[in-house]
Amino acid sequence: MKKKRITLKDIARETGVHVSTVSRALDPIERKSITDDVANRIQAAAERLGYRPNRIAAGLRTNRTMTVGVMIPDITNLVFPPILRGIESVLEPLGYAAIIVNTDSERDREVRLLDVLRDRGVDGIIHAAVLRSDPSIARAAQDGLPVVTLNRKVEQSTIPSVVNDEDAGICEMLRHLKELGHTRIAHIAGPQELSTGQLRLSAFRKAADDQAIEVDEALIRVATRFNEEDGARCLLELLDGGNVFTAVLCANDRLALGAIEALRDRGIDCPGQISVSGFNDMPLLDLIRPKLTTVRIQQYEAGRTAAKLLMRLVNSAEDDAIPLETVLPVELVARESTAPVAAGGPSSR
Amino acid sequence: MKKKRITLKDIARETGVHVSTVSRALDPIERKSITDDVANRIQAAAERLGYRPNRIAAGLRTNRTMTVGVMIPDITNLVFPPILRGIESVLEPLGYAAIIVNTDSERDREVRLLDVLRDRGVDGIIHAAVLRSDPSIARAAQDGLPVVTLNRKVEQSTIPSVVNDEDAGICEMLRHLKELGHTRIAHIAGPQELSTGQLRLSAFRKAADDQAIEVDEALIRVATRFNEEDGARCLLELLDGGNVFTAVLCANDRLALGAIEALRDRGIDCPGQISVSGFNDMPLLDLIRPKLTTVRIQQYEAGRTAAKLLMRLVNSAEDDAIPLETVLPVELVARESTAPVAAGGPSSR
DNA sequence: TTATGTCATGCAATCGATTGCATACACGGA
DNA sequence: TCCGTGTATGCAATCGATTGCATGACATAA
Repeated sequence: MKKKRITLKDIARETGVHVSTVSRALDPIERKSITDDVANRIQAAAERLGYRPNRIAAGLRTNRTMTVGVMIPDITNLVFPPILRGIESVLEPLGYAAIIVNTDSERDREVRLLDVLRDRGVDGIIHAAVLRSDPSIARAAQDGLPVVTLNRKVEQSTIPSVVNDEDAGICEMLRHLKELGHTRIAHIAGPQELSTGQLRLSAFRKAADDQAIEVDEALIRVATRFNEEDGARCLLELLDGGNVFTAVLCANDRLALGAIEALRDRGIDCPGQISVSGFNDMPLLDLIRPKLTTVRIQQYEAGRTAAKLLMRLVNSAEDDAIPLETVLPVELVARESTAPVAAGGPSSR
Repeated sequence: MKKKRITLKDIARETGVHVSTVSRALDPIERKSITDDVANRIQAAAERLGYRPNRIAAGLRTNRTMTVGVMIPDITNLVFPPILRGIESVLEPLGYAAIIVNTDSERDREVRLLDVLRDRGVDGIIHAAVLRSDPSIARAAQDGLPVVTLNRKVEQSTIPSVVNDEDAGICEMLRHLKELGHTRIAHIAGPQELSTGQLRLSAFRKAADDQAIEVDEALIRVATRFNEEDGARCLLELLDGGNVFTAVLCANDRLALGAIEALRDRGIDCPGQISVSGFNDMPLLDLIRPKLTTVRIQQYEAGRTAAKLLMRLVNSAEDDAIPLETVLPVELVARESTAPVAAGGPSSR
């Protein structure tokens, strides 16, 4: 039942030429070194027989698989699907396919999955997992495997990276809150072992400093995970700590959504009494009330950019200067969850 | 700079044996045919040199790539990431990796991407794209490529499929609404060129019939896409058509969310005046008010089941009887968007 | 001691495409 | 007619691992 695969040899037999001639006739670049007549006959035979090149065999010889690896923490995290579509939008037209693996941000999984990719001979890797410092990926890059990182830099390496301008996003959000009259601004930070968590917290500190906003350490809570539960927990801790604040800048949307839920449970109005802001502008956000003020990150574009960079690395001439860092702009999206500070000004609760 | 890859030949030279001996020593099954002493020396050398098998070369010889293809319509659709994690949870421990492609439900893309997968010599395909009837995937299966479909069956084929019990879900939801006193129940159906859209509409008709609920064709609107805009549009058409109804059973959650938004815009209370139900139980649903009553589908489990089936196909003994259809149970999740019909009973608007 | 059997290991073909080099043929000029 | 040049095509090695078969060593039994 199993239909036999058509190979170059079959076409060679059919057209009475040598396999190498067939190989050349079917290669758009080499084709010109073959008589048109012969090349056409070969082409016709290939189509008639339904020839499909065996990339495995070609890959063994050429050391190119036309496949790249993509490492992300978790595909169920809403930010990643658009990134993947962005990557695919670049790779697919060029004939590349992607093997996607989820690291769950675990070091040993990451190491193991990196081997999974290397064993399959991927031509390059886009690494969007957010563990800080990572010797294995750096080693892979040193071994000559093209690597691009997304949303995080590997310290002291020459691995090109694509990052969103998170600093600017935090800064703009802080300015937005300040302009609404807020002065007592809390921050629910993300996990500090993730680079986004760490980055946004330090950006918050720096932006506050720049804008002469006092940073009360009591108003900073660090979440252990980027989810609603932890956002709610942190907000309740802020409230129960007897702190005075009129706005909460959260390190991502899910923390913000959890915070808003916690406020609702306590009967505190958002944005009437307390403003809340998020980060990422994840999908479906405009279905949730109040609509969340957040910072939009160009996920799709980031994926595209990373993929284009990788393609340049993979096919690079020696003299092609690859930018080491590409920063993509972000955009503040003011919706309903932030509002001018209430008339009476901040009061203790 | 580029470090040379370690091959069997390197280990053979190092240990003074033939490559075939090395190959056998490193194969857990063949290992027993080798003297322990030699096998250990080889093992040690392999580890010392950091040997990693070249799956490309092995694949050429054995025609196994330890890679499978996964075809889905669109990874940014929330139902698919959990399915992929389910698939991965089965494949990864067995040493398989997945190449994921998005078809966007377009026939020519689907055909092209199928070739992308076949060219890379995938050992099998999990097909979760929902176009009805599809000659190319059937042909692939006939050529001997193991294929499993998810959430849709290819007509008149022997391709094993995994489906969720959508009929039962629709039926239960209808019973739920009936028990709340609703008799005039509208249906916002999904696109009829997608199998889920079609399936759920016919399930609705059948369930209504079984439960002696009158089906008013004027109360059935067919959306052209599974999104909020179309849900809203369909609901407004229902309202503006001067129809009388107290509940809307929607073919998926996004249509339902759009419908609820449209109701809100019109100042109609949900569930006070009109109940709305969804389908799928997508993530983040409990953040949206009113919390949507819906049917929970086991996405992760469906992915696992499909992957397990595929693994059986790939490694099947001839006499292994593969179930042609696996139906997974669904679960009604009653939340806040459905309520008893208002006291006065249905009234025209 | 020889025959027989067993088991470990080596040999070489194979998978399918690519590619540097060799060869053969055509054509033009002297 | 002969040589030179160019170009179309063939030849064969190669990529790295797998595997059927051959071989050789050693042991046991006759």
